[in-house]
Amino acid sequence: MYNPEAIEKKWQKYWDEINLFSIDLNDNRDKFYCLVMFPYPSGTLHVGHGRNYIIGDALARYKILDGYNVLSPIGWDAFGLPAENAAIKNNIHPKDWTISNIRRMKEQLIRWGIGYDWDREIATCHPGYYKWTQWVFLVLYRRVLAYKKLAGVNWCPSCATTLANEEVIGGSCERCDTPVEQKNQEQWFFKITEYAQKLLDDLSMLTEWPERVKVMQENWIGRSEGAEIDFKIEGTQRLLPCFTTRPDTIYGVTFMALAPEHPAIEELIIDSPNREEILQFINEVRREKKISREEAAAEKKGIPINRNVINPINGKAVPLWITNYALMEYGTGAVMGVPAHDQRDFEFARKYGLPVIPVIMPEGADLEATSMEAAYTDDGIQINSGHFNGLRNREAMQKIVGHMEERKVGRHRISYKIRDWLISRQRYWGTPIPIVYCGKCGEVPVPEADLPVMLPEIGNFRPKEGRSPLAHAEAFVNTRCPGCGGPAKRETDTIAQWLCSCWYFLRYLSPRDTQKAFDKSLAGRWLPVDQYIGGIEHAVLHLLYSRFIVKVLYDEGYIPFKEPFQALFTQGMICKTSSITGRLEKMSKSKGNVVSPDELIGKYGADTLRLYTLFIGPPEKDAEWNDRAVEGAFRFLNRIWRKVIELAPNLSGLSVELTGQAGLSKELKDLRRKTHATIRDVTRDIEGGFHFNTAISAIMELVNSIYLVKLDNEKNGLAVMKEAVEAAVILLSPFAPHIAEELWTKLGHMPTIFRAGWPDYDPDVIKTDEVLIVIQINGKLKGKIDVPPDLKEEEVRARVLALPKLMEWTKGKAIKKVIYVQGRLINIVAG
RNA sequence: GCGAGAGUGGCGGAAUUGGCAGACGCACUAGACUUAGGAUCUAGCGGGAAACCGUGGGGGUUCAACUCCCCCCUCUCGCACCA
Repeated sequence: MYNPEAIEKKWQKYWDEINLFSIDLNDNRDKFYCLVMFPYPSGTLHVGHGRNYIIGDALARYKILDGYNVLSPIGWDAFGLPAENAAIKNNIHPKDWTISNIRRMKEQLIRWGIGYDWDREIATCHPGYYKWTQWVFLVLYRRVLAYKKLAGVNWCPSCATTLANEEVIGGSCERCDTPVEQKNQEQWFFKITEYAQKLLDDLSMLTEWPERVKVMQENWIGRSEGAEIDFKIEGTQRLLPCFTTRPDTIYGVTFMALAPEHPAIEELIIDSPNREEILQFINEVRREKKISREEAAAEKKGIPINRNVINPINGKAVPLWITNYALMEYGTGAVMGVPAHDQRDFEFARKYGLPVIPVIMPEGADLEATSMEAAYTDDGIQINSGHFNGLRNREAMQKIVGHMEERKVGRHRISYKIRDWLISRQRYWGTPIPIVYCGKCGEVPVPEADLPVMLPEIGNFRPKEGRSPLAHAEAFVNTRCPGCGGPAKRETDTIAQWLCSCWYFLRYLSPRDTQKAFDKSLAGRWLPVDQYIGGIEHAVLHLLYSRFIVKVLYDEGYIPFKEPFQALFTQGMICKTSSITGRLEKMSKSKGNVVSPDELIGKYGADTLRLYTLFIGPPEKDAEWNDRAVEGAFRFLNRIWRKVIELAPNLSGLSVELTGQAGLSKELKDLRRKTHATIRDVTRDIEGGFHFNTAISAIMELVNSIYLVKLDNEKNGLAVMKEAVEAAVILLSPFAPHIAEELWTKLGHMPTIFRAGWPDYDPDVIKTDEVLIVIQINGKLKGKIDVPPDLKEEEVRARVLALPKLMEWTKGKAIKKVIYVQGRLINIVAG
């Protein structure tokens, strides 16, 4: 009787005792760094979370079996808001909340049979860890990649903190979905923009990353190439630079559009007769933007401000407008309006009766300004463009920019959408920013020797008036200047938790090192991570930030690699119909659709949970949890259990060498063939893209085949059976390790199965002595025959054409053509 | 609008990349074993009486198309007035 509860505890304890996952980094076998995104200790894990760890564990165990020295570490992304919010709500310390969650979740992981090197466990909220997060901050500070500035920033009123642009999803807070407000505040930034081009270029190194993650990062970086062109405000010396990707259309400029937030506006309208009207328009646009970005985007609106700008290429004056579609966040906040060749400008110009001047003609067609119904945005030949007329626009583009560069009125420019990364948070539960402010020395970094700047114990975690709770901790705030020794005040904001996870994969290599953040030579040997596994939700956030920090560390000479993660796998979400929304939703407490792993394990065991999670579907795709199908996984484990227990007395201790297929009955040959083909298929499925679902179905097929063989006690039969059963058990072991380990010992082996080696298959055994040839008439399946695999084409043709049924199939039609595909199929074309 | 991915039985999903569509599992049906079956084993299970028809729809290439090409529809995700 298969009793998972009894065996699972036993083997978990055993693996721990033999240090199956505790490794020596200096072992000279091939290394494999298998990393799952470490969890935020939010309470308990549900089966949806489990997918990540189960995939990672299956892979780690497979690699261990295959002889690699596998590093599979785990830790806790333990700083962050939920702890603090829970602390405020329940009146406990965020640290206590976090630690008790870690304890619970660790128990869960162990109960699932997930193997980690627990000696390397880290928690980012531990001073021994965040000391080095502060060190990373100081590395950036030293390179002037960390700086403080007053800026308009995203503010989440519910989280009571500022957010990075990457944390704002569709205008709302990534964490709590509250609409984000704009606020002017002094904040710390990391100059990720300085690495925009490198981050973009090196995406091409990431050949083992999902395309969509790379595309998302590419979009986010948002590079566009063009020119910055200086328009002069008529009657002044003041320049109004604008960015365009289409300098070839500069002769078609008929107006200039300014973002309502453009800093030049105030001065420009100071003595404007319709100043009030303009201010009203600006306020209106701002209000609309606040309500809904999309709605604000629906209709183009603008107001002229009775000023002109001079087009530097031809000296022509065009009117200046404030519009709702020019964005301050992109380019320079000023847009040259070319209605003939930009659809937005076109709509705007038609609405307000502004002129349309075509300057690029499609080849073999004609553009008529008055009759155009849409902008022409494709390539063509320059017209109305002074001495650039007649050139292809792509060529003219280069020449026009060159011409402007010579005359210093414009220049080639690359614009990026990505902004600098706002990293300061006005909350308590995070890494203190290691900076002090001195009346004499100004902003001073805390010297490395003085790290860590300890997060103080405080009584009240509630943030007040947009300031960190640390601002009220006098003993923390008041300090001495590391420079002059005079009185100074500490920075009271903390660092966004994202920074903690930007370098944790380095820390696993030397987690208790008190001298340095990480060991350069170990990092050089063990990184990049061979396989990183995690959720798609980190496509831009964690994965972009980590790439950035690694590049900085590389440039500083701390590490010899430019990219942290060689291969990335993003697993799909596990969903279930929510009783609250009535729809299929990602499992979450708030949707009331979580399945508790503890209950399931109590009923079926961890192996069933693991097997089902891997069998549920292609791991990169979302999947719907199905309680019924879980029983199927349990049934299968029972099935293999019963068969092995039944056979074990006859198989254990048996030693018969099988060489080739000679002397075996057809039934036994078939089973041997199946055994070896299954080894091949399972190996291929794991290696070739984590197809655990098909790997498991292949094992199920093998077990089905085992069931069909009727065994007498003939030696060969036992030997073939032993080979089949042992293969099934080993192949199953990465997925359902406890039952596999137990059955392995029942088959007379010493534990552990994970040192038994991944089986090889013999291609000769897989070869069949008969191949099935499909017979088609005009491409339609009509029949099948078995032939020897090496039978010559003419002979196969002859046999097929001699079939009595052929007449019936062809219905007396003449045979025009016969196509033979070696060992597969014969198609007779008749008509 | 741009980009990425997807659409196959009642359901989840397979198909070595152009060569038997529906592996494996769930659900369902029948038989066996049983005092019993919601356990287990065995078998069946796309539609159709059959010829045949069937992989979102329509064209095409090919001896042969889930797979390749063109057009269209639907869904998911990401970006989006990005100048």
